[in-house]
Amino acid sequence: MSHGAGFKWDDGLQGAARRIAESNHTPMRVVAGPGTGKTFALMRRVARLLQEGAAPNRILVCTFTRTAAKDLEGELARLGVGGAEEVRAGTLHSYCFSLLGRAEVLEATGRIPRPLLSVEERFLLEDLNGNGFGRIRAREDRLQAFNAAWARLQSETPGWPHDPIDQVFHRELVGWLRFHEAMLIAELVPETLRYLRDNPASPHRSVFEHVLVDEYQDLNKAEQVLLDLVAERGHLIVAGDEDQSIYSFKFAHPEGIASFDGSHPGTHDEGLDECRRCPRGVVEMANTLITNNPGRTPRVLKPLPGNPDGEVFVLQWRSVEDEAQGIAEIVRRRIQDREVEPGRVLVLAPRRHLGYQIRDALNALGVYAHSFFHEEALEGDPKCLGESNAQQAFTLLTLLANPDDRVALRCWCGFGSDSLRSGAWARLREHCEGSGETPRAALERLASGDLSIAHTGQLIKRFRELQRRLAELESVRGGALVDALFPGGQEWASLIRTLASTIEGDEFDAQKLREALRIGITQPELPTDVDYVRVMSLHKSKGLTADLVVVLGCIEGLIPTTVGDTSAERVASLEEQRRLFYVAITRTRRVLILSSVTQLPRRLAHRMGAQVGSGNWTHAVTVASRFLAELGPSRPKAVSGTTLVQGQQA
DNA sequence: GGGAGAGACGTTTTT
DNA sequence: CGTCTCTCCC
Repeated sequence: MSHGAGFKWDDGLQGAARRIAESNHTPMRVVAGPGTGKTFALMRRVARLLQEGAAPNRILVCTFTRTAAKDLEGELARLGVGGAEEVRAGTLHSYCFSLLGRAEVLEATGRIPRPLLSVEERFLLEDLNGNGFGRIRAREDRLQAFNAAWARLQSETPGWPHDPIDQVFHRELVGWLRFHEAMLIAELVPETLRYLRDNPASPHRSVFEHVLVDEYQDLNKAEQVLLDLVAERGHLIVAGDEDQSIYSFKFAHPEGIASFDGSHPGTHDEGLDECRRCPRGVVEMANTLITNNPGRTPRVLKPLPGNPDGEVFVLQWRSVEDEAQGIAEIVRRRIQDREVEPGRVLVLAPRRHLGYQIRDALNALGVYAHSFFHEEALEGDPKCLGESNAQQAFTLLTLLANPDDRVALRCWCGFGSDSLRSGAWARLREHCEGSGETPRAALERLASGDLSIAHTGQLIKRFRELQRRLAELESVRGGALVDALFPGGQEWASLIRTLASTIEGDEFDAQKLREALRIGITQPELPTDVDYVRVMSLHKSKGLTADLVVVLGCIEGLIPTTVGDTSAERVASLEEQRRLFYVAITRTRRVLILSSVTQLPRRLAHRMGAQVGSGNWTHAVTVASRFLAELGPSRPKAVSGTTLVQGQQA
């Protein structure tokens, strides 16, 4: 798909897209609705810069999610313009990660950008006991509050944190992270920001001449301020859409795009409002839906005049099973009749239970479907030795790759104990901090009897086992290493084995295996070019396009799910859910199916958080999602899915 | 370090 | 209603 040699950046480009690509105004803001070609316009701008001779490595193109980043990379490659492959493109976090890993930065910050896996975070929280920090749940909340404060830059106000217990917690938290030579993901951006601020002469502050930011509404305050700093001596262009802001749980600051002109004097504005992707009917419904969000900047998405009306169905089923069977049958027929390709079908589910049902129903009908929920390859309880097999094997692999990895050492020593041996580990840590010895060296001396610390018997036992297993695996490589750590035929190992099977070559070492697995586990791929039906959450669909989109579970409590302790929080949560639904329905090019069930087993309804009305003892009647009504008069009437399938219309 | 019983809580999403 | 978490006890 790359352009021929004669390609020029403005070929076939007109209107706002052309102005976005050709303008050199800075700062610049592009407000663009779903499917309006904003990534396309940004990439044409990169093409222009390159064709005008800009240094590719001084152009930064970044976004928040990896799906979007991958999309950007793909578009860049398709430009076929010289130098495109040298343009710096990726997520903001990957930029921070590489900056913080540079030798001179490591030296200045004293922090090592070794991120904690969620399993490892459990050990951190277990170690932060006492001092009135509360139970594990309370400590999780406390940690989350720190994440929020970092994201919102509240951490920069003098005297922060205010609460005396939080002050101690913060000190203990940072102390733990420093000792274990690790970092929380939430620290990546604030640490980078702090480094750049503290080092005004650093070359990294003036490295970029052009900074292009996509999905700006998904960034939090700290990320937005970091970008200002990175672009301080260059051109900054941000693109986004406040109506597609769906990441408040990670403290996204969607007001940032609406108030960008206020915080960035002299902002030049451009807008893209013609939805090239969606059918006209869907555009109309999306517009009506989103006007229910008060306080948004009023804007109307325009349909592309040549686009079809589209097919929209609102279907109701009597049970989750009926829904799964029925939707699977509809999808199967459409595929069989060659109306749609499997890879162009997206099924979006607000709860994974619903997603799994439909995935299984599709597979049972011979339609290959794959689900993409946040699946933990490292599931299990670290307190039960038998349940934490995958975690332990991965920890062992980490130590094989780097025997000095302090977090992995900490975890290895704690597995299988109710307290994760936090008391014993604290004694060891105290010794290390007093003597300057590394935990590994101290454990080696403890194991050989050279050193003795009270109440560390279990720790030493675990460490001896580690030494034995590391010795066994020392020279094992490739497939044999995978087999030794993650044996075939074991259920707990199967997901990891699948990941390992994608590694190229067969002589890879522990480092390579660990890195591939780490990425596979923490950053699962969301493929765009596939030949099977994809089943996923509404969030994950952002940035994707399909010919047939099914949204399951359109009932109150699921869509929308409202949370919050105060009424203001619940209102904000409802508005975000509306944006999430807006994102979901604007994924389609042709067909949209909105599906719901009229009753649920009480237990399931309760587990999923569905709002229930009357019913009988075992089954409760559900309430149709308010968003269905908010789609306005052009929305077709709800019909019985079963009748539709039997009448073979859909 | 493991087991019994009481009490809390329930979802989704990212780096 | 079932699962997780915490406390208490041995």
